[in-house]
Amino acid sequence: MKDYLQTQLRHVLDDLGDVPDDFDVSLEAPAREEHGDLATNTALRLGSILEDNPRSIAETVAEKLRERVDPTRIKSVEVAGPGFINFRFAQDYLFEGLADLLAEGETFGHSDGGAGQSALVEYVSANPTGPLTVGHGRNAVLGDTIANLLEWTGYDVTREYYFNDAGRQMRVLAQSVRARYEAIVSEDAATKTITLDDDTTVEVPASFPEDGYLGEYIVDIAEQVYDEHGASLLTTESLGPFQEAAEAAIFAEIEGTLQRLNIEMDSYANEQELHDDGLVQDVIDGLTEAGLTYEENGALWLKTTEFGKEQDTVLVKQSGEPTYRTPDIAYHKTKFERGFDLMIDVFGADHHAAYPDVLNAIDVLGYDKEKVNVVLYQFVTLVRGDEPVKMSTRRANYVTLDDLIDQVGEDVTRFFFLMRSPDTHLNFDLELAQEESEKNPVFYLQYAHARICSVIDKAEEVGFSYDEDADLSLLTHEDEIALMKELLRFPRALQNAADARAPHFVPNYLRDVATAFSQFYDNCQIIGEEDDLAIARMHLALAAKTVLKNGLTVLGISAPRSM
RNA sequence: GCGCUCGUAGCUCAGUCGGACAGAGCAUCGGUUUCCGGUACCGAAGGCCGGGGGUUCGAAUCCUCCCGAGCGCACCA
Repeated sequence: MKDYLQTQLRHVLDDLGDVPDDFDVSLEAPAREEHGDLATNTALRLGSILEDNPRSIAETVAEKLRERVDPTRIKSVEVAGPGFINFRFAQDYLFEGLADLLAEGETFGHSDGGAGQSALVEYVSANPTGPLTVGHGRNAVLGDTIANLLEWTGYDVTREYYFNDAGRQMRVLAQSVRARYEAIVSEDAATKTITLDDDTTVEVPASFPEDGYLGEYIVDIAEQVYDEHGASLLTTESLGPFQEAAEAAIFAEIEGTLQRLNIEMDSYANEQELHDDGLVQDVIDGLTEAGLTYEENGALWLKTTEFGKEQDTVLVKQSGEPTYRTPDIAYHKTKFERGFDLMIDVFGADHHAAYPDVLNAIDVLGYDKEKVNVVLYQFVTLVRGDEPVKMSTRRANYVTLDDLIDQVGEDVTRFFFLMRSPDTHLNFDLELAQEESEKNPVFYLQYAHARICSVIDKAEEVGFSYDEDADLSLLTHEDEIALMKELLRFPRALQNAADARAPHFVPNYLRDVATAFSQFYDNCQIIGEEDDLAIARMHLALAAKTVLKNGLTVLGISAPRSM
């Protein structure tokens, strides 16, 4: 409908003459009911261009539009206020839309803006050094939902998890496991005391690395290693078996956590392969050929000052080991070489200083960095009552994503992370989430869905059934009209959310749907009305159920038949 | 010091391309049930959109300065 009006409007403006060809014809849904179903500010904006009174331009344009427009689609074209042109839909248009919605069923909401294009969404990407934290949860759920949204708008989507398994972090992890293992093998081994950031101290084996991982899970992994190998690893120098055991155990746990949230990756990419395949070296060579590197103090630097940064950045350390940035660039290069049309990275706010380097390097290496889209989200602050909860992967006292899911459930976890803009800091009060989870908006949506299921079941019990020839034109009550309009906005809502990479549009929209349904439900009976009307209303209820179900599906949240 | 994000009702937050009187949930107060799920619905109250200046017919939205919060500014990831 929007497209249709845009086209008609464009034709009228062409006839008018003097309107620049690149003039952007925009239509929007007005905030207020009395301003119609769609409105355009065209005349207002033409006022200064044509040096004429906006109001009289609007009158002229509206007059011409009335002659052009199909009356079975548009009921009225009116000029209002300082020069807005307001459109009102013909009711037949709504009835046709409703019939289409019902016919489409569980695919209603799909659009084809991304058809024929492939997208790679990279998310989670936590290094396997410990269980996923609440912060990772926001990343995971955002990325997964953006991937869903892109699928619904026609993209062929690949979900990918990238991790660094070649650097210092994993080495420290392996050393931590080894130290615990050694303590298991020889029970009277020496210990030492480590002082943490918050001045508390902890007793660890003497060989434990200074910045080692203190979580209990490290001890568990060490015990597994011991069960498998006995004391035989004590004599080997290699950290390999310890790193492998740790990586496997931790990854298994991470995958389990993701599965609980309905998240399944299509592929995993890791840093080690980039080294093995020589791709990291290729990047270093490429950047050097471009004249953007130099050596100093035994390290290789990237001239990030040429991109407007205050200082240059190290690509390869004195030790000969690349910083994480270098394989990151190589990784992004592989994304381009796999031919994706769109690449989305989901990062926490702490990465915002680093990714421009990657994009600039990609640009220098001859790729179109505009195809990479970074979604940055602000941190999750976890509080328990008034007590802030620390989230350090090192320390043992952080709350894991699994803990959170245990406490509030999968649906609430996903919904909570999705209902707010990625740009805002998320205050997650565990106490509140547990005690008052009944008040969480997700229950409002699920309740509306369950209620519809129940109503439809009841209608079927008394003999009504789905009939594609149902006379939908009987739906003329204001709450029926309002609900239909709300439901038909669904594909557009998904498209907007996908385009803006803004999953939170969807929960907001679904709340409006649930409210519109509840109002309809309150004022329009089904059972007890005359058959034709009852059947028409049953179809409208079914349509509302479809939209709620599809919307919740996009969010990765269940739509229960009963609660 | 520099950069990024944010500042909207008592609280948590929406506000899509700059549009018409600034929106929702929670909390507070009041009302609604002979009827399909009351975990619902309706209403009231609550605002200098952090502050100043600017652009515009029109600014919560864009520009600029200031104030405040979070996060960065590593040969850690």
